[in-house]
Amino acid sequence: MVSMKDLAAACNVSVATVSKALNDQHDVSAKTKEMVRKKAKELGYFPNSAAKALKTNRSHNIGVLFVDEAQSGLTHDFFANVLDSFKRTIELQDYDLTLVNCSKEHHGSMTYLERARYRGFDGVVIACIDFKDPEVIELVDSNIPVVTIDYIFNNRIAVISDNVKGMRDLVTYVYGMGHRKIAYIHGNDSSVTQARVSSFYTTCTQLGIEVPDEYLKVADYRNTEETYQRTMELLDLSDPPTCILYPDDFAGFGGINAIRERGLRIPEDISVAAYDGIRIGRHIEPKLTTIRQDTEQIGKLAAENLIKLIEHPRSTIIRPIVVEGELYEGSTVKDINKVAE
Amino acid sequence: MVSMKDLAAACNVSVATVSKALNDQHDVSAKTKEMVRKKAKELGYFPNSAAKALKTNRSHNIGVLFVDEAQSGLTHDFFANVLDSFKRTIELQDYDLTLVNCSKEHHGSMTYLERARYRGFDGVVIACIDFKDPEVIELVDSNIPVVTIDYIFNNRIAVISDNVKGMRDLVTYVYGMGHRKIAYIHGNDSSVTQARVSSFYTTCTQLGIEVPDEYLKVADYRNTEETYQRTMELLDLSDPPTCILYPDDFAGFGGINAIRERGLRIPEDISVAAYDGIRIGRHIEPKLTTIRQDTEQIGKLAAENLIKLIEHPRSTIIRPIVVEGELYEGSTVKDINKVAE
DNA sequence: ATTTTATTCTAAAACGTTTACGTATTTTTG
DNA sequence: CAAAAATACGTAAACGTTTTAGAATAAAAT
Repeated sequence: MVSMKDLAAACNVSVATVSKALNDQHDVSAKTKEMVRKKAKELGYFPNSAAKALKTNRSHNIGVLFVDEAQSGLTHDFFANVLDSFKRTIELQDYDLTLVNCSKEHHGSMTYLERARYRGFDGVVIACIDFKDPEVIELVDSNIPVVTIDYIFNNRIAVISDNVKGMRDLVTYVYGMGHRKIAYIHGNDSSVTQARVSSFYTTCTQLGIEVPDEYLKVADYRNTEETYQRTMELLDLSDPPTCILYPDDFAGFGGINAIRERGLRIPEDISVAAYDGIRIGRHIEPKLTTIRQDTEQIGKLAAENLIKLIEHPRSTIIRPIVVEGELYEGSTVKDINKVAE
Repeated sequence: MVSMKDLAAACNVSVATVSKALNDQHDVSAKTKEMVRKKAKELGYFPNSAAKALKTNRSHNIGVLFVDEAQSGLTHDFFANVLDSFKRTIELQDYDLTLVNCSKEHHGSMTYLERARYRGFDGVVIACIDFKDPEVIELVDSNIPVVTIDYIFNNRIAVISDNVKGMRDLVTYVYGMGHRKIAYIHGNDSSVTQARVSSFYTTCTQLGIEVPDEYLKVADYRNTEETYQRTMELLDLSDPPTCILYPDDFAGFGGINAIRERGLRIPEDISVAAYDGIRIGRHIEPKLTTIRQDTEQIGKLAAENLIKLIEHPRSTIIRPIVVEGELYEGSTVKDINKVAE
């Protein structure tokens, strides 16, 4: 590996001059800069990020913290899409992305914060994780720039999907299609779930719909078996709903299976809708009615704000950034206005 | 940040002794080691990976190179699963994972090799990429430890899915179900496609099936529109197939849509099968018959072999490692033996 | 001609580690 | 008990950068 020292020797200048030439500092002549750069190319010089990081305390490396309850990790569709967008955005500014080692199984494992410090991340993005975890709190309360996805800490920038509006839009849409008996199988407790459930109730109330307790059920996110069971329970009610909302698209398919197993058709006999807008949902029949979360935008805004926070900490406003989702109509909600009651 | 210097001062020993104590070297007494470690905990000391990397030329950081033709990036199901397994495996050995910046859009972008050197990756795993790309070749021909996924370079360890056996199993299964008119919409040219297509032909020949040219079609991987079109073409044939194989599960759904749009039932009227075994395929109806690739094993073996290559370069055998897939029967291939011909 | 100012460069320290080598002390050995 | 060997620690250089402070030269101002 050719270092600045080699380069300096080849150019007959000092190492300092080489450094300044490559970093385009003002106190080195244009002529010298040109010469150093040419020689650098010639010798195949490339900087050493470790040395640079050591000296400057800036790694140009961003950490991603992601642990899923279901351990689905990178295969979590929502997260994968957000992360992909995040990555593309930071790469434009020459940052790299390192996945924070989350293993607690090996000897000498560190906390998230320790690991972030160890690696010298300039910033960390936290997503889809148990935000009550003491280690996460420790990281959030540290002085490392952090943005969180879909969870708000009052001292940190958060990029969150507008679950309140999303759920309102969804319920309003379903209502507009004539449904009055709407059940909601929601995910297990989390801030996202809370926002959606509360918005569900509020919207129903505003629309004058009464929601019997037995229409509210819980199922883990992305768990088709549970939604299958809960759906069966809903169908067994003496007064079953005409439309069922699911925690997410993936889990929704569990419900669809249950419904079909009962010999019911979607949407003719019963309507369903979900949340997320995963890609495959638009490619299989029936096309699932859902709220498509704008993962592209979420990732992009998270990236842009994290970088702003890193590079201009003082002028960056700490606040939640809300990204709206969009209703994807699909074909799983029937318009029952057209039918005589 | 508390450094070794601080720690040394607090312990009344030299920095060297601290370093050696923490690294469990032999030439420091048990008593001192104990004392240094205790003090380290007390002061909240943690090492600095940049300094360590600079000195030792080992970063304990592994790079992932992944560029998809379709730019699906991290959302590519097969890759996401492999990577997730890979990550879990290397984390057990205290490595971190950095996604190689693939952007070519910003100023001063480096080649993959340059970036790998810049970051000091101990090794790189390459997957799902255009392996003809000169930059990839440059990296593969470098002295950085590399393992490739699903592509064989003769100077590198490769972990590949057994596409030959997979396709043979699939065709044999379909044949066993009585099918003789089997069409194959295969992916666009790549070593994976080549292996599958050639295995498809070989198996058919061995089974005594003739495959008319019009039964072979091309569609991009994961492209439902294309498979939709190709499927329509197959259905329009004067002598249409009784079973259609698809490039991958995702693309398979495009075919399913086409078939259903024609008012045909799966598998009663026509059978379909695909390749990959993505998770959702087991959760939606009809359950797609497919070859489930063992992404868990592929990721794990790639990780284990890369680490072996990094840590014991001499004793590591450079060869392709083949991971077998497994037939997932699903319910999209009808047994037409039971029906009178 | 002298001082001031601007320009371009260099020397050297520093970042936080590791490690080869040296030295002092203790233990073993014949 | 002297010499050799083993043990435990310290010194200092090195890794590849950046950066501060200052030196040398040239240009401008007096």
